[in-house]
Amino acid sequence: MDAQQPRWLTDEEMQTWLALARVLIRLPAALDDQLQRDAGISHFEYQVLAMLSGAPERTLRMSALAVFAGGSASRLSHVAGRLERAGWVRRTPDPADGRGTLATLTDAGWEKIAATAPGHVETVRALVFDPLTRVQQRQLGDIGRRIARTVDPDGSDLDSFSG
Amino acid sequence: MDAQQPRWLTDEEMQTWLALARVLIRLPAALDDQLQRDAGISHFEYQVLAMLSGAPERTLRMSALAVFAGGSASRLSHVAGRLERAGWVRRTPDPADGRGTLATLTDAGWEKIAATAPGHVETVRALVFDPLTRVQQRQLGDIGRRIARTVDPDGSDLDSFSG
DNA sequence: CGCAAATGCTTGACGTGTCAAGTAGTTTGC
DNA sequence: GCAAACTACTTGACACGTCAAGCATTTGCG
Repeated sequence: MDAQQPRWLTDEEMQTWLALARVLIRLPAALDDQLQRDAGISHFEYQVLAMLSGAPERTLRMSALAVFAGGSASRLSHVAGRLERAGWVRRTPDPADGRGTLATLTDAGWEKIAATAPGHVETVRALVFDPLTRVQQRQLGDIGRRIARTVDPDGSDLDSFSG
Repeated sequence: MDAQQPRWLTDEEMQTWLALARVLIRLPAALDDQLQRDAGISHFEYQVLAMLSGAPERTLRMSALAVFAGGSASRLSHVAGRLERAGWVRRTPDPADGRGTLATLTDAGWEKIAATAPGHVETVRALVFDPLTRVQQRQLGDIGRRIARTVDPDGSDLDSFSG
């Protein structure tokens, strides 16, 4: 916090960091824009629907869903309210534990995610994989895993598919 | 948008994308947390102060500052209001063009950024560079530039240093 | 010149996330 | 078998970003 530490960034590191920072800002924004434009939902809402679509009975407890979708319980609660109003999700008390709430994907919700996923995956491919050589794609996998492990050590692999 | 397109993701691509998605969510959050904890400012506010600190006369027009800091004019206007209230920035009409506004870093603002930057750079180093080999750091630079160029084609290199 | 269009910035309403509290149900320990 | 502690979720106030006006100034052009 004070004075010059012995580890500033070299020119090359700075160039790398600037490029990465741009990706960190623009890529999520671009993905959100695509979803908003084509489906009228946020990336987090997409994740919620996607996680439910891949779960047994298309149903998950709110607490589990929050972890898989990568958000807080509060955030999920707000979003679930909207998704329920839209008719894509239904919430019912967990019969096995009265405290819990089960979120279930409705048929309309399933159609929504089925209609939305291909376009979203296509966007991911176009923005992330297409600009890279096959070798770089593999390098990015290793690099991403290393940074992810550092930044979020106990981040259970967030699960299954999604896009 | 409809039906199965011919380009889904392979298993390896999916693993790569999951790792990258985790980085995309967690790394900005971690950097924001560090700044909030150690300096009580957001990453965007940091960028604003950093850009001003590197500008001639520690002064930039609001419109230019918005581009360099990577935000909209409106967002910058709100933030500049807060930074001005904190005593770190001063706004004055541009004498050369009555429409314009010049933002200047005050002495207090300079001290703020000088005290904050080393810790922030250290965090970037710890989270991004330390987990990678030297070779991977160079690979990441190339990969980042390619994706950045794709996702934000006319993104003038956002400028100078920052952390 | 003079007025319409363009530019630069600010403002306010709105949506969404966070944080802190609140409610309901369940487990623990005596 | 009951009270205290804990767990699961919801709610409401607040902060911040966006979007659509709005205002002031400048530029373009007949």
